[in-house]
Amino acid sequence: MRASKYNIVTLKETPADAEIISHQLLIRAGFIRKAASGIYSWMPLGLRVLQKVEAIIREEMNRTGAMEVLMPVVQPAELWQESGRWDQYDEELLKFTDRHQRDFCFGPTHEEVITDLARNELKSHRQLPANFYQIQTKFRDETRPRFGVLRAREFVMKDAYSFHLNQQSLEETYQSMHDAYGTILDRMQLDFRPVLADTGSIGGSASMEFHVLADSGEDRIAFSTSSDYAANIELAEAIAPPKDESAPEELNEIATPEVHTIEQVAAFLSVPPESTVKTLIVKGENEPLVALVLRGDHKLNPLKAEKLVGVAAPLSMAEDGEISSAIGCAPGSIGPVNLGLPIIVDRSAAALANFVCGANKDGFHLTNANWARDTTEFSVSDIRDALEGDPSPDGKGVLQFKRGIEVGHIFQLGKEYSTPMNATVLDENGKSIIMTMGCYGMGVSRLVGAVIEQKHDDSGIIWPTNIAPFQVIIIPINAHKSEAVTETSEKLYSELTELGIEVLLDDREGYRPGAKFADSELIGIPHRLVVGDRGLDKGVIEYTERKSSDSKDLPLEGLVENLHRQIRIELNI
RNA sequence: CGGGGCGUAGCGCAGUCUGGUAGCGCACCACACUGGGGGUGUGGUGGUCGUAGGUUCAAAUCCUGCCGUCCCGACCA
Repeated sequence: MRASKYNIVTLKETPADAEIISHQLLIRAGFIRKAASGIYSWMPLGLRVLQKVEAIIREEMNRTGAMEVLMPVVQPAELWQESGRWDQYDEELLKFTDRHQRDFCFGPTHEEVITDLARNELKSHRQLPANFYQIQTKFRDETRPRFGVLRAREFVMKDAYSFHLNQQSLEETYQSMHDAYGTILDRMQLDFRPVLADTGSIGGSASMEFHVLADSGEDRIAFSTSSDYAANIELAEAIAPPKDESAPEELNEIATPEVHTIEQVAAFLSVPPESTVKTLIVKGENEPLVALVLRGDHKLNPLKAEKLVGVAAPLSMAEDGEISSAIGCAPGSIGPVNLGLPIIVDRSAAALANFVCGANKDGFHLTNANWARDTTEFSVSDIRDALEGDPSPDGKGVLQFKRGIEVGHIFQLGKEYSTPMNATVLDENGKSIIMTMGCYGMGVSRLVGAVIEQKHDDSGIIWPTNIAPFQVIIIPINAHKSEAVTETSEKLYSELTELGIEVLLDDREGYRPGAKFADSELIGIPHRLVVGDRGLDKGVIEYTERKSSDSKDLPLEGLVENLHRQIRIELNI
C-alpha cells in the first residue's frame, strides 16, 4: 500500500475527551473516529487490525469444531419476552418499533436467537454436541460508556453457544473453549489470567472470565502469588486466620456514649479493629431480619451474602426503624450476644476470642465476648471481601490484587434458556430432553484496545506482527532527489509485497523524514526500513524494530529474504 | 440515575468575569525554499460561537430552559 493513496491522518495533539492511553492512541493514530458517545467508526488502518483479531479468533474457533453463523442485529421482542429478559434487561436493551408497531431490539447478545434457531434445527441427539459462533456487532445502551473501545455501546463481539445432551458433554466443550481462549490471547502476546467469575444476569453455573492485566482495567482480580488460583475480587474466597484459642475472660458491659463506628469503638477502648466485630442487619428470606457479623476491619461482600440460605436476594439493609423495634437499639450498638435474630458469622469473625461487640443497648458495648459461651445458635460462612495478603484459598501462597480488562467470559448456562424456550431433542430412547447449553463471549473491538493498553510507549502503539495493520513500512529519504532511493524503495516494496508481506510505502510528498518516523511509530508498524543515499552508498538499509527501537544497518543483499524469514517466524507460519 | 466539568473552524485552545469588527496553534489548499526525528516563508479555505427563548441600541459574553459530551459515583453478558 502506498501511503500517499491511503487514509493516514494522525494527530499531534491528544483529544480532550480521551482519558486512557488506548483511546488516545487509537484516535491520534487515526484508527477510529467517534460518531456519538460510545459509538465509533473504524478507519482503514483500524479496521485492518480489527479484522486480524477477528481472523485469529475465527481460526481458533474453527479449530475446535465450532461452526460460524451470522445472526441478525435486529431481534424481535417475542423471543426476549419468551426468555423473560425483555423487561429484566431494562434500559440497557435498545428497543424500538417498526412501521407496523411491532417491538424489536438491537441485539446486546444472542442467547434468545440462537436458542430459537437450535430448537428448530436440532432435533436429534445425533446432532449434538453443536457449537455455533458468530462475530457480530452488538449494542448495549450502557448508562455510561467510557474508555473508547474498551467500554463502547456499539462493539464487535465473538459469541458462541453450545448445545448438549448432558452436563458432561457441556463440560468438554467448556474446557475446549477455555483452551481456545488461552491460545487466542497467547497469539496476541497478551499477559492475561483466566479467573473464576460470577455468572451475573446471564445466569447459569460455572463461569470464567479472561482478563488482560492492565492498570487501567475496570475489574479487580485476586490471584495467588504461587499458584494458578485467580478469581474476580467479588468472588475470591476469604480464608479465616487460625482460631484464637485464648481462654475466655470475663464478659464486661462498658458505657460507650456517642461511640458508634468501628474506628470510634476501637479508639475508645484502645483495642485494634481486628478484635472487634460489627453486626449488620439485613432483610431475611423467611425471617424478616437476619444479622451478619464481620470482624471490625472487614468489609461485607453482598454477592456472597445474598447467595446464602435465609438472606434475601438482592441484598438489602434493614431500615433504622426496623432495627430499633426488633432489637431496641440503633445501628452502632448491635452485637451477637442475646440478639434474638438468626446470626450468620463470617469465618474470620468466628475465629475471634474475647472480642468487642455492641451490647444491643444504645451507648453500651461488650468486651471479652466469646462465641461458645455468650451466644446462642449461629452459622459460619464466607461473607466478606478477600483482602490482599490473605492466604490463597487453594492453600498455596497469598492473594495479590491486580486490575484487569475483561476480554472474554465463558459460562456453563445449563438449561437457563433452553427450559423457558423449550429447546429439546430426542435422546437414544426417543425421549424428549431439554438441551444443556454453554455460551462463550469474547470482545473483539475491546481486545484491540486491550492490546494497546499493554503494548505502547511514549511514541505510540507497538503491535504484535500478527495483528499490525502493516508488517513493514518503507520510508524513502529524499526520494524526489535521489533516483537510487526511489528505485530501491520501489524494488523493496514490490519484492516484499510479492512475498505476501503487507508493506506500507511512505511515499507521501512534502513530509520531512521526522514526520514519517513519528507516524510510523505512532501507528505501530513492527518493522521499518529507511532507504537513504547515506546507506545506499555503503550498500545498506537502516532497519528499526518498533518493539525494541533497535536500529541497525542491514546489507541490501539478502534483506528481503531475511525479513521474510523473520516475519514468517513472528506470524508462526 | 446522583454529583461535577466542558460545548467558539476537522483537532487543541484563548476570548465570557467587565456586552461593542470572532482570534491563536495544529491540520487542510496554493506557491517558493527546505529535506535523516513532527521545517520556514508568503498567500488562502474553513465558524448560524451546541440549541431555543429572554434582557439590551448591541449578546460568544448576562438570564432561563433544553440538548450534547467528558469525569466521579451507582450500574454493567
